[in-house]
Amino acid sequence: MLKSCSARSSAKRSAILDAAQRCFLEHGYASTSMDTVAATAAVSKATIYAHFQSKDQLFAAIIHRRCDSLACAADALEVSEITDARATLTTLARQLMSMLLDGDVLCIYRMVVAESSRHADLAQTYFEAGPTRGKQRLSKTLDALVSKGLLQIDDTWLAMDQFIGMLRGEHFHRALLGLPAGDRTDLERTIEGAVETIMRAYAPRA
Amino acid sequence: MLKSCSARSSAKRSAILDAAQRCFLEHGYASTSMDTVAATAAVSKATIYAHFQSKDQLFAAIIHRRCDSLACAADALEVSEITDARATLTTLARQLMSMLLDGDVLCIYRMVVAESSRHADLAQTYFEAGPTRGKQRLSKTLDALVSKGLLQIDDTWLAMDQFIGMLRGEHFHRALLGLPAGDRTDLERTIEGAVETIMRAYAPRA
DNA sequence: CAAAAACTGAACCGGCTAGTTTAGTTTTGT
DNA sequence: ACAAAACTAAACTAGCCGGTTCAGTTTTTG
Repeated sequence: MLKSCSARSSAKRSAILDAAQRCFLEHGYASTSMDTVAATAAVSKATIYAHFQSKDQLFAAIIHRRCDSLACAADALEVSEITDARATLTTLARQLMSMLLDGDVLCIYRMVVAESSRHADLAQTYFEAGPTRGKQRLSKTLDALVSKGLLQIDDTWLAMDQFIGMLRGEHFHRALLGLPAGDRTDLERTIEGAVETIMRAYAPRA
Repeated sequence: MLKSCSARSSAKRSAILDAAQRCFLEHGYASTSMDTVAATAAVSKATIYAHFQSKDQLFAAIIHRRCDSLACAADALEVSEITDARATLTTLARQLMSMLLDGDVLCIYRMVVAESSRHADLAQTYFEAGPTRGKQRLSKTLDALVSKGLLQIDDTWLAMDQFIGMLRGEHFHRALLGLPAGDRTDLERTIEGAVETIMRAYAPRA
């Protein structure tokens, strides 16, 4: 089997990944030097290159790792009891919103966007681990609502896309660009609005 | 008045802006050197620095210029005859979609996102010239639909945000990350879906 | 035509960066 | 205890880039 070398070795590896992640998220890929990563990780630069072939591969390793946790977060999106469509959608919306507006999630998204032309494969990986997987997970909740007769939706994938799209709206847009965000009231109105619109558009016909 | 110096001077200035824009859009800000810009513009590097104080300011000049044209494009969004809500929304959606998915528009958006932490002011300028101005323009069309009794909307700004959000959805997302886009049928379904959802959610009560 | 303004091309500076090397130290496994 | 594996610190290579300078040329302007 591919043993993970010594305990020390893998500890250093983790330290490097942690440090690099922090540096990249804080200052971006291009603006982070390998010396900075080494210093932050309290590790010699030679050790970094013993673990990772290049800066690019270190970047890739971090994105992949973040994608794993993104996927986990996506899988965790769930509503325990489904008895009321409005309540379920609202819970879903709140979970999604706090996830979308999370600082680190925004940072990684920014980086993937910025580097997408140079790291097309990473963009693909990210997209599948994050948005796609999340949407799949959430679509199931919509399916559950449909099968209980609480909503009437032909294409739950499309509906989910619409729901997420409405939630992102201006808030996400501003956050992504680092502009001053609206207050909590504003955010709440966005959530309520999206829920209300979905409710009306997909209400079961009487 | 602030004369634009000699004709030659302003010609060179334009050449520099054009070349820099092409370089930046193609390879990104960080990956474009001033020597490359000079070579592309067929101009000496000293001339560039005679017109622009730094690479940053050259970048800013380009973004501002693009914002002007973005604003114009936003102002051009319009529906001539408003007699039918569905038709109006569909026209609007098609205009918006082709604008959002335009290659250059995507490129500039990617750059603004990438540089937003280092050029917060530019992000602000961009946001106001593009998304905000466009939304204002489009909200008016919604207002017109409301005043004709074709739709019933309390908050047209919110409704517009929702409409745009639904349109962006997966298509825009994939395009932004440079991933293979869905086909035209897919796109058409997104448009129809968004229109349909708005129609249902904001239909005038009988 | 002559002075002023604008441009050229190439050399140059200072600084930063990815990645390597080396010689020596610490840790690990047996 | 001892050899192999992992790590360190620091120097080093080689290259790129933003920005400046300068001596000389072209263009504009009056």
